[in-house]
Amino acid sequence: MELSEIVKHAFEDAFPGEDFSFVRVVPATDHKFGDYQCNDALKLAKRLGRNPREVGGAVAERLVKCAVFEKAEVAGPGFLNLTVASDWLDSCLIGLASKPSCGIPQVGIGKRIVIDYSSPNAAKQMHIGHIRSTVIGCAIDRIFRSLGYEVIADNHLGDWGTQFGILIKGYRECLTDEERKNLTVANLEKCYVLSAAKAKDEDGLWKDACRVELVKLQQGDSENLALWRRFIDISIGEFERMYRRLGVKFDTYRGESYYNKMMPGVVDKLVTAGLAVESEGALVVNLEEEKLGVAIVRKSDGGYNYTTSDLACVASRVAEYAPDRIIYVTDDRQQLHFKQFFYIAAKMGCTTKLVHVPFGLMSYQGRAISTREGNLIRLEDLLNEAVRRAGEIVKMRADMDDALVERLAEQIGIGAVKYADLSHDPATAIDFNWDKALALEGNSGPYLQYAYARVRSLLSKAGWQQGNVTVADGFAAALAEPAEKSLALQLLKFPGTVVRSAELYKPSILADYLFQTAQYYSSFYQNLPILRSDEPVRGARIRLCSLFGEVLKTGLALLGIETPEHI
RNA sequence: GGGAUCGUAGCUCAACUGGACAGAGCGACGGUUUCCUAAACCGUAGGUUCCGGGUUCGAUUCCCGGCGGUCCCA
Repeated sequence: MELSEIVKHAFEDAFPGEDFSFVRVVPATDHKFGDYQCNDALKLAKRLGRNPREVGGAVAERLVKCAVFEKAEVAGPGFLNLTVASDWLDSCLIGLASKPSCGIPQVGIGKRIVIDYSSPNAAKQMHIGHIRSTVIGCAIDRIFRSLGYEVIADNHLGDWGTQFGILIKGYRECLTDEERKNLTVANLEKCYVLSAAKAKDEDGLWKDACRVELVKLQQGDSENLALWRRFIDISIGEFERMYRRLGVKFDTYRGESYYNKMMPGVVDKLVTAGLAVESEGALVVNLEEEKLGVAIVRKSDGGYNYTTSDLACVASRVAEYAPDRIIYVTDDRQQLHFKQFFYIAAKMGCTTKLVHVPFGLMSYQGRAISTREGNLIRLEDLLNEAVRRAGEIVKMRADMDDALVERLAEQIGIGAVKYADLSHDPATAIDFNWDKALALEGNSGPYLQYAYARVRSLLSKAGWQQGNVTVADGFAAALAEPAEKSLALQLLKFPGTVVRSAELYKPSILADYLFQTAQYYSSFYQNLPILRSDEPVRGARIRLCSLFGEVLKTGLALLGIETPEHI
């Protein structure tokens, strides 16, 4: 039985007739207080108008009689400090070790989630500003899958709009034959910049020509459509190269263009429902009463806005997948937009839970990242530099053949970049900094990978292989020292941490937990003998190491960070 | 002008949704390798949690009012 349940029963026994759904047991904030604590006697005392220490005392009295607790006492104003019996702890650890995926509860079985993330603009190279949506989205994706949810990862590419008129015109007139033949995203970007610059010319001829190309494309002109298709394919090809390096995989690439033909229908429905009204030639949904301003659904020139396209997108996803939830991972500038469109979607009868996970925009040198600011760092350059730096250190440490060095450097460098982002709460804005993004020491990806490699090395020296020693032999002999007991208690928190991380859409909670866990392990490893200790302590400590390794590997996999067996 | 969001050690960030003495990393200072991988470990220094009120046994957390940064809308 869960600890919270046991304590809840004690409350019920001591104070019959009250509601105790609020009672919960949490890990002790400090090990000197015991293993776990419960602060809810204070809440109950307030409700009953009684002395909190007396209330706590009545509960503690019942808890000490229970075999689970070695100690249960009231401290301070009325905290319940709980120390669990080592038998009980041992059985929890055995339970954790014998469950698949380190005991992550399968709460999502039978539920489906669509998650929309990364979503770069086609015909542009990915840059460091794309890391956050991609990496945070990927982690949330993996976390929900681990909980048993069926997840559809969709990349909502920016693949439609005025830029394609500029691109098509530029493609025809700003590129050499050679460039047209070996078309790359870099070339597309270049031709866009040249063409856009010409469109700003005063006579406006170029600009008009771009518009003509755009209209032809929108009307389905086969030549322009084929060009557009080619631009998109080349873009996706290049994005996928990045995604492969980052360990990101999408189930679908449905860009804005996919929903294009559904827009008029959406607008019709909004008008029929009486939500959208004419205003200065445009069609708008007035949300002033909800303090959400005004959402334009069709501009005065007849073009559609994101609100319309996102409404079409929701309708399409609901019809196709009937998901329980749709999660959008975008930067926090779009918060108003999401509030508007969620509100309208609900008004239109959408009952699917829509969630926006906003993250702080990444800046560089204190300014927003953009071509105009001239502070754009290509994602590929960042990854290459990360791998280069990791490679230098790998080479210094050991004699390995080049292929192995290269592979390790890739795993470590990319791990560093991903962890640097994931270890922050998504809500915080990040100002990009080479040294921080590529940190290899302290609270960093490589610290965790290193801890994993060390535990694997130790286990292999111990002759440990999966399944050759039964976990039923237990951990009881490895709970006496504070350093090992702390690690054991920390490992038991893993399933709950994954759940909380998912509930709050914050991979940072998991990242933080894994770092703390690795710190407990490093301290344990450094200060207590493992292989050199005597049985039965030796076996129990080895089992504890193995459990740590499994938790770390599982957790890092949820963050999309690889765990090399040897560094 | 309206709204969102953030403000915590020199720097970068945590703090399990209101709990005990606010914790980590980096940086600084000092210590630990004939010993299971030193990308590590151990220790020291560093705080009026932006300011002022309020709610309560208890506030970094919740409420109100300022100040400052960033962003969105008009």
